[in-house]
Amino acid sequence: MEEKYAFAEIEEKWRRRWEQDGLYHVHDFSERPKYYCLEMFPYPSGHLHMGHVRNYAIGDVIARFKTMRGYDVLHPMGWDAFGLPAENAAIKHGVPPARWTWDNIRTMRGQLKLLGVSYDWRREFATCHPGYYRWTQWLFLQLYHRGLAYKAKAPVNWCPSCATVLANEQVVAGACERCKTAVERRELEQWFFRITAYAERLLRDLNKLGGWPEKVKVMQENWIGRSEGAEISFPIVGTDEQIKVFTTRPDTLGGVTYMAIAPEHPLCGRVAAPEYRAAVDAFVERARRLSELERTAGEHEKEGVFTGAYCLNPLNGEAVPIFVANYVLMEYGTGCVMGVPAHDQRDFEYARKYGLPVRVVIQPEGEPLDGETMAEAYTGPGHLVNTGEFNGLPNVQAMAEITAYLESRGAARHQVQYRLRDWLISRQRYWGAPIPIVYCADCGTVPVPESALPVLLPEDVAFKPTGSSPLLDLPEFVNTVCPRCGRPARRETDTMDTFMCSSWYYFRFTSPREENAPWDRDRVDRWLPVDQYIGGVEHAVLHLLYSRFFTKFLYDIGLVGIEEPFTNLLTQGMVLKDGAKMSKSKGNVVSPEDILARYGADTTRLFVLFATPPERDLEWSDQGVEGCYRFLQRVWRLVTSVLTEIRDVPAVPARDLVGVNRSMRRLTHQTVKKVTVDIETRFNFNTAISATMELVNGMYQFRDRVSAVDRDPAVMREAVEKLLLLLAPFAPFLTEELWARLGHTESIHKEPWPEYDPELLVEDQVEIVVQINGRVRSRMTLPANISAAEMREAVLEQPRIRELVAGKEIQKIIPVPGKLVNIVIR
RNA sequence: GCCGAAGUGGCGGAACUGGCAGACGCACCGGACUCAAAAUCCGGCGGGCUAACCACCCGUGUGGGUUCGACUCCCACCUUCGGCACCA
Repeated sequence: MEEKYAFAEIEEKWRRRWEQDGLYHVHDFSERPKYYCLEMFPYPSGHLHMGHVRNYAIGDVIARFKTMRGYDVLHPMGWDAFGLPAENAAIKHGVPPARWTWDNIRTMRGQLKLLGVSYDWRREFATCHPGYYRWTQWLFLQLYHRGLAYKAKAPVNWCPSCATVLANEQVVAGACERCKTAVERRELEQWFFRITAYAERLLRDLNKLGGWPEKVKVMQENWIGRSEGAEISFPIVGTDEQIKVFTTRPDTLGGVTYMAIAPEHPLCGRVAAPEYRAAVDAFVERARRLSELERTAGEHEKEGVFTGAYCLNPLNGEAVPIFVANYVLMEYGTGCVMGVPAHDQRDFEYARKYGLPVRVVIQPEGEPLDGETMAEAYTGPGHLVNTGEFNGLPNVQAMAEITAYLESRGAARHQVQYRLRDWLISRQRYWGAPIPIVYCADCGTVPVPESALPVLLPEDVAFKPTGSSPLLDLPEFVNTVCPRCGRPARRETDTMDTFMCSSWYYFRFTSPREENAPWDRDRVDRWLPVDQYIGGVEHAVLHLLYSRFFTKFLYDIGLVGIEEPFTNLLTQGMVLKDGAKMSKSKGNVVSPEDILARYGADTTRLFVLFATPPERDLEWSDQGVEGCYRFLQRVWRLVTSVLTEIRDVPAVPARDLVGVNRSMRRLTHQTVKKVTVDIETRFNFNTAISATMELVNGMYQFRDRVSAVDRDPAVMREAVEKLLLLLAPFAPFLTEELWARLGHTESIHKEPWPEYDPELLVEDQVEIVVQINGRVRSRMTLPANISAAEMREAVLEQPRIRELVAGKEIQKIIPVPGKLVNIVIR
């Protein structure tokens, strides 16, 4: 009686065994080359979803493959454990966030173990543990001491639903990235990290990231948004003040016909002439009341009012009317723009609406532009006109010359402007790492000394449904003494953005229990940078940008020796069901628990890897899972059925085999090559798996269609062993079980990756295609090593071809050795 | 609007550097086994034409081009998805 593939018992057995033996423990120092394989660690939301399964299955194949390839592979897992859902659960169900979080971690850890991912669990940590966040706070202090963490009053993004502020990166199309609520603009005093100080390096070093997808680099490039131009000063008539503008087009300065300032600009209040004051105030009031969403979503009708004031164009001395206009953003540049209607589409629209002059200063080749009649702004190249001594210059040259001219008179300077803003890291929430700062009536803002870290987050707290942080009402937390003067002082009650916690976790995995420093330098030097990082593309400008910033900062202060944390990045696609992202609200969620219970880990892993290449979206298919399950059963039946036949033979067939034994060997070795290349060079696990399926199909034929006398058991043994080794990274449990049944006493996961013999790959006969005028007309089998000339001859002798060519003039014959011959006739 | 990616059977997807389009899997159809079913095994499976799985024709989003030969390269366009969105 055939024994069934009992995945549940097999998987449980090996899970225990591996854990007992510490099979996946990796040591920090050895002679072998290192490989750091990291998947983005999850937020412990409660249960693993299919996106996690896919992410971790991909990482595990890479880690296991590299291990078999002879590397020491660091493959750790942990928990991004601070965050809002824990707090919401506390408010809703009365469960303390810490308990909720730790419970979730326990569940999800169990699920990851079920999946059979080869983590070194000794290195696990959670960012909400004081042993970790102590160092998060410590890193905050390092930034603070170097002037890169600062508190400032600024207009910030406020999410009313989450009851906290958000960083720019966390606002998507005017709405909260987490909960999709429209964010509001508020003027608050908040903590920032000066990521803008690294803008240039973050941009420049994108070039070093050859192993990153172009898509992600472009997103970061756009996010940083570098533009080069000039800052130009326009003196305001009748005052000592100046209006500064940033422009990328100093060449169009002569075409300025008005000046526009943002409604939030402090100048609005000062500059307006008395008789215009009321109108200006009313306009400013109205513009400010618009929500961020209304102001930014979609193109808006451009509106503005005249202030009654004028400034002087530093190039030609003309008086230019000053407007307040709703399309000018306070946050970018200086909050003021010079209006050049002829050469900027926005200015053009505004000028037409308010009847302002349109003066052409850049004249393209061909038909001349006319400010009176043009239908849209001209933004292309040309020669200068209406610009005095600069007339006739090509505009690109004029940019530099006009800037230089003004610079010499103190009216301008060359300027590089970024779209990137500083990273707002304060959160008005409880479940995060407290910001280690104390406010003293006498000493002001005082950092907590490093020796006093961690500033512990109190866990015995009461939650209010308002969402306001319970820390505010906790005198024993808030009230403290000033570290500097010892007098009573008040603690900062805001906590840090959780993206801060995840900006350095990949260093911590190298030495997770280190108590005297955030990490052990030797270990960081040994393991970093991460060789392969795997996760969702949604972090393109969040986590991935922040982590790059952190790494550069840490490099600058000498704590790490690398400037970029992630050498290669793989952004995996989403898991879809019925064409849409799985979500509770759509009711199209497939739970990993169910699938694991029904089919086991090996099948689950195999399916998410086989369905599509990693970077593409994956459409869930129950039937596809079924198919993978069938395949593994097929492997099981095949191997168990030949076990007695091959048990006592070595897997080293003779070299001079012929016929079926030779073909079987060829297929085996071809498969080894294909799988190796598919994994190694492009992570195409789907085609790697399909190659093993073909091998299995071939092995079935070898078993069933070749009589036992003609079959060399060593050939079968070799095929079985190589098959199991090739499948080991994908289906670690099944292959381990069958490996043991073959009589091996060491784990298959300690075996080296199989080799192939190039000599065995060569076919002696190949089928070639015969084309006439590029269309397939015939096929024939020829010796593989035949020369081009011989091929020509052989083809022309073929009766069918002779027939087709008869009476035609042969113009040309193109032989492609080993593939085809194309005959061109007329 | 700008930037980026992708369009291949009924479906997921293959096709290395320009050389047999549709590997592998799913679904479906037929057969074997079975009292029957499931499972398993074997075979078929882009469309048209046809008595014919002889041959021929069409076929990788659309239209053009380069080439002996194009899913692959070039030009133009269409569609879908993702990112940014008054950034001066």
